Amino acid sequence: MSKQESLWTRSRQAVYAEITSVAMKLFLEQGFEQTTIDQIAATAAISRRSFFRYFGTKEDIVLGDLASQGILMRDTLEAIPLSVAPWEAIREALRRVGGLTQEPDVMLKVAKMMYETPSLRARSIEKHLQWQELLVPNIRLRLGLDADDRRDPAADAIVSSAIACLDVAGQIWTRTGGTADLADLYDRAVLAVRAPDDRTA
Amino acid sequence: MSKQESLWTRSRQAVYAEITSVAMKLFLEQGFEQTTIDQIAATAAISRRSFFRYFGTKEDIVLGDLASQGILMRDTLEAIPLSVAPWEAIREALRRVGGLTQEPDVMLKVAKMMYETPSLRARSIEKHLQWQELLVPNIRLRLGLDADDRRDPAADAIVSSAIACLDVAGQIWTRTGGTADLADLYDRAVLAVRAPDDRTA
DNA sequence: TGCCCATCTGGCACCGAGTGCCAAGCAGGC
DNA sequence: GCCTGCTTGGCACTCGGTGCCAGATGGGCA
Repeated sequence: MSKQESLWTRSRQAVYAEITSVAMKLFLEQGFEQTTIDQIAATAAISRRSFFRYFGTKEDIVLGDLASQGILMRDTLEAIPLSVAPWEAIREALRRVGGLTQEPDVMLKVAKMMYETPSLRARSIEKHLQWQELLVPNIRLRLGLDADDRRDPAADAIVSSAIACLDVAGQIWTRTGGTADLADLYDRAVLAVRAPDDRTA
Repeated sequence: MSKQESLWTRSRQAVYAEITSVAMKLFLEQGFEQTTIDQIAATAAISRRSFFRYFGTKEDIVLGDLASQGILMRDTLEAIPLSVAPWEAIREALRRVGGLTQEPDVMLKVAKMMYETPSLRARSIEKHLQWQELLVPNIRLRLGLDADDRRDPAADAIVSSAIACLDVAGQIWTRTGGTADLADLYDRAVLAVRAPDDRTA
């Protein structure tokens, strides 16, 4: 059962890769919205119907990683001792997962596309919101709350803000044409948010 | 020109109100996604085509206010002296605009719908992101930056986090069935985000 | 009163995303 | 070689949204 499984699992993964590769190429060439699913399916030599058996939506081709990365973030976060404070723990989890890494090549173009295409941006936010549900329980514990205390806004606020900072960092990163350092931008974002309301910046 | 304008402007606004009223009723009865535009148009006694002349998308019926509220927030924020620190200024602008007000009746059901309907949630976030562009320039000034310094993440991060806090507050508010105080939830959210990483909570 | 113009409206055809259904193909197990 | 289960493709359909055109409406003006 396990050998055979890995057989068509492998072929399935090959199809995934093929679709993704083909689609990404088309997206970067003609833009996301200008590329139809029929076109992707035709180029990948599968039927339109089969495409939807691999990807639920067109956006999932670009944002597929985000869902799994959320799980990864949760697991990583849970591996960090509860004695570590929330912001620090999130920052460390991001570092370990590699959410602060960037390879200027293709990534910049993809990022630009994500920030400029409304439907894509919306979906990416949506996926990030799912991170919230995944990470909040652990942050509650770090705040000394019950893991399922759904009436205290503290943990949700911290996670949500952290994700907002990550998003902003990515945004600025694309604005600078990928020249800035993503991790640094994130740190500066968090710093700005959490700095006391005194003079200077 | 001005008197006549107000004439068909009034009738136009009447149609707006009619559509909104009819649609909202249908949404609350059968859910957002279960209500088709044909149904709304038929109930409002207009053609499907005309509907789209009043609302660009189905979501706009529910979220129409958010766009104009963004403008209002910007204007309000700009009326607050630059000597007021960012977070404080945003908080004050929210208070003045009434973004922290809640009327438990219909509002709770609408809010629940918004948080439970993916497409609606996505669009609402999208609209909130437009707030960011509107509010950031003013916040930059409060930080001593140029109003169009697009390379510093600080202002974007603060605005984005504030909106995240507002969103979280609304979320918890609906979770509590509208019993909690929205302004209080927002304040607690901000407090949690900005509290120093000391031991305990 | 009658004409002119601008605007709003409805209806039609069309597109693209996404779903349900069913029949054909292609495994592997017995 | 047959049965079984999963995958595939194709078809028809729904729904949101757009472009286009023809007709109604109504106000301004001679």
